[in-house]
Parts: sequence; C-alpha cells; structure tokens
Amino acid sequence: MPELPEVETVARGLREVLPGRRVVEVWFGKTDFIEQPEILAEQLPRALFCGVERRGKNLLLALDPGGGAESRHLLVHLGMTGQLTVRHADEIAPPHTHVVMRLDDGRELRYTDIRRFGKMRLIIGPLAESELGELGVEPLETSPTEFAERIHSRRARIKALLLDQTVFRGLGNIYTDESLWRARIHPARLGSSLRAKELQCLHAAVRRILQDAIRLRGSSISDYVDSAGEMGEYQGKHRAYGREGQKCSRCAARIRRIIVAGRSSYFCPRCQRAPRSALTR
DNA sequence: CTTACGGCCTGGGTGC
DNA sequence: TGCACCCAGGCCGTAA
Repeated sequence: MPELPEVETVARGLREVLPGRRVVEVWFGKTDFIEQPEILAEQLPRALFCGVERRGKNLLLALDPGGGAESRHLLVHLGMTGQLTVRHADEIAPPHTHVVMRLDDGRELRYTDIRRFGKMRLIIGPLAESELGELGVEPLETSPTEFAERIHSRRARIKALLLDQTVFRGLGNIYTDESLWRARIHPARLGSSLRAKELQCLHAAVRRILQDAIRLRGSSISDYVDSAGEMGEYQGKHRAYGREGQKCSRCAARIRRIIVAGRSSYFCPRCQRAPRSALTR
C-alpha cells in the first residue's frame, strides 16, 4: 500500500531516469481508472519528461511544454496496488499492466495495478493549488506548532485525523499505526484530548517513522515495489501494523487489532492506553 | 460546520 | 474442484 515513504521512493527513482526521456509510443490496456484517457492518448506520444514531484501520495510527472506552450503534468495516484516502473522493453510486462509508455532509450514506463484503485490524469496548464483537491500539509514539512494546532482543534479520533489527507497528506494505515505506537497514543483518542507533550511526541514519532521508512525504501506488504521493481525493507521494522497477537517489542503485551475510523488499527493495549470513551462502549 | 458510518470500486487469498 | 466471503484505501452520500 503506497503511502508517503513508498511514493517518495518511487518519485526519487523516477527522478533518476525520466527527465530527458521522450515518449515514443503509448499502449493502453484497461482505462477505467484514467480520467479522460483520450487526452493521454493524444498528449503523451512525443512528450518529453522534465521532472518528478510528490505531493502527499500523488506523483506528478512534469512534461516539457516546448516553445511557449502550456505546461503539462501526468498525475498518478497508486491507490492500493499501483506500481510505476521503468523496465527494459524486452522484459515481459507483468499481468494487470494497463499503461505502457515506450521511451527513447529502449525502456518502458509501465503502470501496473491489480485492483485499479489508482488514478491517472493529465493536467494541462499551470498547477493550481486546487488541482489535486484540498490537501493538508506535508507531515515532514510542518512545524511542531502547526502539527499540534491541526490536531488539537479537532474532536475526531486521532487515527481518523492522521489518515485525513486534508489535515496531513501522505499518511496511510501503516504509518499512522506505527507513529501512534511509537508515541504511545491510543488510536481512538480524540484530537482535542491530546496534551501538548503528547502532540510533541506524536509529531516527533511521525517524523522519525517516515524518515526511517524512506531510508529503507518503504514497506512491501503485498504489491508495493519501487520504480526499479525492487521491494522495500521497512516491513521488517513494523512494531504494530499487521502484528496482531504478537508481543509488543516494548512491553511484551499482545498487539491487538480493532476498527477505528473504519480501518484496522493495530496497537499495544498496555503502551497505548484506551480513553474512557473507548472503554465504556 | 463537524463527525461517523456504510457502501462502492476490484480481485487475490482464505476457508468451507 | 468450486464458490462465497472478506479485505484493502479513497471517496462520496447520508444522517445526526
């Protein structure tokens, strides 16, 4: 499941190989996850890649506008099972590969997505702030003060707030659970109930977890691979996510799984004390 | 306005 | 062998 560290890893990998490469030919499989695929079919052939950006879990592949033309960006959201890889054209493409852009160096930029929960769209013209919908702040770029304000002003549960892309952008189920475990905060706590010290601790935990995960090139649970097709290594470092019934590495209590904000949430019942509201229901 | 929740999209894995 | 069912993350509609 590509979250911020996985998407960042893909972005860095693509940044190494895409700029300067021209698209020679484009092939489409299923296109129901693409907004206006005819625009991609028209604009991508002959396009020249000139940059790669990440915004939250979104990838933006910048295309060279050429002489005075409007800028173009290929927006890609990997959803749950999306993969964006650059491979030599003579390597057979895996099943569920739905977009193939042949490049001028004999390689291919491929989009593979088993579930097709991903999204792809060509943005023509300058990137307006509203273009990707309302997005929150980058969790690695926010100050402790801003981080605390965005949580403390809300009565929703902390798990829901961390997952909410309009509050912070890029966090998903894995890294919210890992961050909450590290900060010893129960996922059902309300944002407004967190003390200043807890917010400070959570901010530091989020930063540390994301930085470590980026360093290890993300978590490969089922489908995630980077732009070279390689798995990440952070899945071996998980302390809470996916560890139901296993011993907490801090206190040896059994990790539990409950549903919070409609999502599986893994936590240590001893290190992360439940709020009263969660105990009484 | 905020929050909670259910349903939908798809297909691999699991259990009967 | 087959098949119903669960689940994943984001998004949207609805209700309180």
